[in-house]
Amino acid sequence: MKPIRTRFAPSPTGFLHVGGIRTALFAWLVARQSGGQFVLRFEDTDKKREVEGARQHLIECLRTLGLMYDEGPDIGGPHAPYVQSERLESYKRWAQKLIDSGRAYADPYTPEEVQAFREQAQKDKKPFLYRNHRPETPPAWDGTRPLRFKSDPKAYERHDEVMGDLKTGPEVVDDFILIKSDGYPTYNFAHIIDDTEMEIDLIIRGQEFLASVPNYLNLYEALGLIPPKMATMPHVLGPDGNKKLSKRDGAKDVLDYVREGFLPETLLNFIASLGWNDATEQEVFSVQELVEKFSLSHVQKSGARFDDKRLLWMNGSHIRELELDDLYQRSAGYWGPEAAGASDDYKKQVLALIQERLKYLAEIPELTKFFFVDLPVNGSLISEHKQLKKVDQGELKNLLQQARDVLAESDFSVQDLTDRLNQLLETTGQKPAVLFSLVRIATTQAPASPGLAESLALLGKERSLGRIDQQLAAL
RNA sequence: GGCCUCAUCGUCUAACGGUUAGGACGCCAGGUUCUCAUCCUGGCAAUUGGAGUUCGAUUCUCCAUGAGGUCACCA
Repeated sequence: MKPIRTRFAPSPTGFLHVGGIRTALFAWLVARQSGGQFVLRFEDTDKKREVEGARQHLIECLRTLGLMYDEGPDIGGPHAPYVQSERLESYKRWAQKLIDSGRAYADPYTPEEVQAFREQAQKDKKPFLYRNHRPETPPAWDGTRPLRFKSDPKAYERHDEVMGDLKTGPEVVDDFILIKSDGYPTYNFAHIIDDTEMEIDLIIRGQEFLASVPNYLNLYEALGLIPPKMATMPHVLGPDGNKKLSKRDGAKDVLDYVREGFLPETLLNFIASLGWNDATEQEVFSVQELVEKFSLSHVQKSGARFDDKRLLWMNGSHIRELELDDLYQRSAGYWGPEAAGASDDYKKQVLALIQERLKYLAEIPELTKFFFVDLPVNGSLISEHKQLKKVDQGELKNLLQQARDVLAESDFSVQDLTDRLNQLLETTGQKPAVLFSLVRIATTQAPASPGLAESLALLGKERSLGRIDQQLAAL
């Protein structure tokens, strides 16, 4: 496989959501898989839309997810700078070539005049084409007016790595703006220059650019350049499935998911599987497997909806596959205040017990609280228990007292606890659903907890017996 | 409105033109000596509609319908 250079070129206008990440992920996967490079570039040519802190956020996002780029604004590279606003000289140079060859001209109209053309076209129910108003003798370009591309409309047949073979007629090619009156280039112009100069082999981007590609092809021709390969990603849709995922519709910052304790590898797996699969029945992929197995040719052409439930399941799945030490390291920062004084060793053992029921790290506190503090007796746990509520209080007290006596003899190893509790089952003739539930509730005061013997062993003898006494007193 | 793209269970998806249309999430029902979870078993659930090509269409063609994108001095 030939090394492929790809890029992710966001504009710093806000946080990165799932759709944006997916574009970045696929570009990263292709680069990694082929032994090529992944380039980060900021497209900041619209100063009005720029959002403070967005650059840092984008970088943090990619780093957190492990989508490390080989060249970029903050780390440099052979084609620096990787920020469009710092590459104006380049755009000017290429623009001049177009002017010299008669393929670019100054736009003589005011914005209002252009707007009037546009509205007229709309009224006539026709698409707006600037070139229908192309001036015969445009003024010399002095930098105060927009510079437009003089297009050479023609039909195109092209191949898209995801969408397949595409055809368009000449009617979609128009004289678009290359350089705005503020001196900054448009995306349409700048990205072509940058991708050329940065030797990008494959452009992966969202569907919103699909309709503009014929314009780009026309410009490549005018510049005498060979266009790179292109892959167009379908949009990730919001939960309603009717529009592309956007911040307004509640699309979350990807870092918010990380903060809630979704693992980076889950996020990558999930986002990749939104529109891609390897044609087998495998659902859960490690990052390494994604790198090995990813293929643009298996990317779905239609948009995909974001399903939180599936994400939750997948995260649990990845969590279960983690080594305990690894999981423990990642759990730092998620423990509740009640765990503050606990030793690493103890917390690690707690974690081992809840690993298989953990869906995301932020739920660690509620799942583990009773391992660290004695909770007050909660009578409803018994009164609403479907087995225990049928047994009268005296009998419960009697049973719990017997359990206490038996446990007092135990060394509190898991094995010994299991043996003694089983024995008690026989001597009392009780069902596990009654006896074990009773002891479990007494010692945890929680609606749910890990296995009884394991929990007791970890809590220890003193604490367990103390809690039983507390429950006995309340009965 | 023009142009472009897309269309399989509720959701994510699989199926050289030949399968009882498969898997996963979720949901439901069971099982794994207690709860929750894990794990296992089973169940419900889909080819947008209509023509055509073919011995045979989820698959190829056309039309319709629906959805999305685009027609910016935004990317």
